[in-house]
Amino acid sequence: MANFQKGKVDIVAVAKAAKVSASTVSRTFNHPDLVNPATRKKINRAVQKLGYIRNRAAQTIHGRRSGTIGLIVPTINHAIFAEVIQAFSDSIDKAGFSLLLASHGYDLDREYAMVRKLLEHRVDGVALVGLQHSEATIRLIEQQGIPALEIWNYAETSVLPCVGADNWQAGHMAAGHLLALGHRDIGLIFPDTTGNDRASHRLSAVLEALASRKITVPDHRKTEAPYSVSQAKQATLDLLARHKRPTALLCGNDVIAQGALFAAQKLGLNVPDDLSIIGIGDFKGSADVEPGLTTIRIPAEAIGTLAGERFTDYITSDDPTNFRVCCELKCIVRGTTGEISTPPDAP
Amino acid sequence: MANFQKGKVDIVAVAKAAKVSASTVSRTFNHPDLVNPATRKKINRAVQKLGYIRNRAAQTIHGRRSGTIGLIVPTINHAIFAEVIQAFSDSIDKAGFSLLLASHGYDLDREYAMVRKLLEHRVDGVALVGLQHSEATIRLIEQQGIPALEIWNYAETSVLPCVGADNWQAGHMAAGHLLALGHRDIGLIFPDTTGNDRASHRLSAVLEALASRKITVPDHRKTEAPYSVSQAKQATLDLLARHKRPTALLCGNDVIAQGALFAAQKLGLNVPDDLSIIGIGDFKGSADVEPGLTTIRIPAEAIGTLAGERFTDYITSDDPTNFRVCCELKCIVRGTTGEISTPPDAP
DNA sequence: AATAGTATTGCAAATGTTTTCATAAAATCA
DNA sequence: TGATTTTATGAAAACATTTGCAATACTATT
Repeated sequence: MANFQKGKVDIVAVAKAAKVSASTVSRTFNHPDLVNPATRKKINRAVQKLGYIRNRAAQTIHGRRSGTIGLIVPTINHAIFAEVIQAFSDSIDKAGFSLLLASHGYDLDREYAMVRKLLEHRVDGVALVGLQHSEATIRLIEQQGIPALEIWNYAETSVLPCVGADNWQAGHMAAGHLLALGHRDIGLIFPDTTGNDRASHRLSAVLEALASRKITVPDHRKTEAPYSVSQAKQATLDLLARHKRPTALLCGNDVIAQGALFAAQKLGLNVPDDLSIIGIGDFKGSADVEPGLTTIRIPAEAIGTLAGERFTDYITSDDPTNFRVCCELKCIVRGTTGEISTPPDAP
Repeated sequence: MANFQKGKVDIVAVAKAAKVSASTVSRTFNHPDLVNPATRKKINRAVQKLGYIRNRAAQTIHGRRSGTIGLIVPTINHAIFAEVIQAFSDSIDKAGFSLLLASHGYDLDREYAMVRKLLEHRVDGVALVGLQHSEATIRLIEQQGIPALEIWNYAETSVLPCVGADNWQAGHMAAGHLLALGHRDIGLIFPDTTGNDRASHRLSAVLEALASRKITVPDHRKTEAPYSVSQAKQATLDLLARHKRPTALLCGNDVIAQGALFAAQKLGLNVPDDLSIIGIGDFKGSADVEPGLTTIRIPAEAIGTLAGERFTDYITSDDPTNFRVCCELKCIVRGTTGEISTPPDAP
């Protein structure tokens, strides 16, 4: 009803309606303690009546914070990241920030472009997924002196603050679980590791763990599959068709592992008796497949939440101090892995 | 290297470095044709050297567009919406816009708060999921005169422009498919429909379709389950345990249907011979379960892409004209539905 | 009652752009 | 060559805020 003045409701319109100066209105928002409660009430009434909404763009240009944080992910459309995004979003929202979201499709040049784009919007900080970025990106961040965060991965040596899990350890744990069950003949299904440090850390850890038991994985036991259930299913069918099948499959993540499971079921194999399968991630749904998927849990929600909290603290702090948070992994044993029937190294 | 001047690189610094006026620099960005190519080159060199990045906040305050679009979804952490968000994000990115994302957890009051928050950032438009919003939200949008869009659902009567699918029709198609296969004893598993017009439209369409064949669904054939595979699985187990089981299950969406499928498998039922299951949505993964899930495909990606395109057009157009786009549904028959063995109305 | 604080408010400058208007230089035309 | 149009640039105002400083009014202290 009271929407005359449509486009023209700024702080001075409010001031006029409340019969005070613009400064006082501004103060009511930013330093309420400095203004008389009675005046404050008058102003709030005027704000209500006119339907005034603060203009953060105008504050931003004043050196004040913009109240936005940028998050750049490889892809949104993935259980893996959707969960982190949600948690991060909720977390920064609590601290009064809004989320500017962008994705780059695993292309580090596009990541650079996205950082630039977000900087144009004067985000108060930018969070990136993973530890691998183009040199230009890092240079840009340093040059602009903008708070930045690496999320999802953890490494002691990270160039920026980071909150995440140690993917090397994840790979190590997965391999360790299979080895402990007696498996020696293990197939590996991983995504392409270029520009994807998560996958590459996991894979090298697995190979290392196996090597330390003097196990080498021949090429016909390795295959590549993207993060897609159906494509992983197909890749698994190919792998299993090729040779005498391994006793276990170690998959780069749970999406691939699910594909592998469906492939095994299609071939009429009994999981885990004929074939053990382990994933990494513990995505939503991994607990629900039949049998439940054994996996290494990466606490996506915890990472997102923690990252949001620590990052907003960092941004709003007067003298920000660097930080690195390593989130705990856990081996979740469900139904897709079992002891090998006749361990090859039995006496 | 050339990063002296850190915080202080604005348009006039560039102007000084290039020995021109600030106006000329501004023009180089916004109306390049109005400035001499030689000067343009000088300016670009200065931009490079100083690492200047345009300040969109400053443009925004000038009445220029902010270059951001707000998207408010019930939840990010869901195959359902992740796909739309991704497509929408990509689509508006192509038109030069950035995405401000917020979620409200199916709480319409929080949705209102989010719209307000985005308006503070002076988004150029705001897109909402669904057709059901609080009155305050609609009033706010109208009062502020901000371009708005309803996404995901379609209805001829929508108060705002919309791009989406007709959920009533989706429910109708799902019921139609089961009826065509001869099913008459059908169990329903739907989420809570309050504040969720998608679910409620689907459900009422199903009931209507059944009623038109003189079929009523008794209460013990209906159950509620949230959008979670594991909880749906549990709910299905309960439903199937209670009475003689129905010949088919119609689920509010694919997540629920997957839970139902796992439950059936756990009970040792043969799907589709003992029990047919149909979902709605056709999410990623629905094709991959064993057997593949029969479902009504809602083209999430197409909706997101189309919505992005139409909305940015709308926003950048001089005289925007309202629009409504209805995306096609399709019944995807896979392995979880089959003809009933002895149709009850057989001669 | 005079003084010293303190609480409250307004004025005006500053923020980083864009755009209108004016001006100067160059190009075109007669 | 002079008049006229076109092209290129700069000066300054405008945008919606915040904030330092100054002014005023009020309160407490002696």
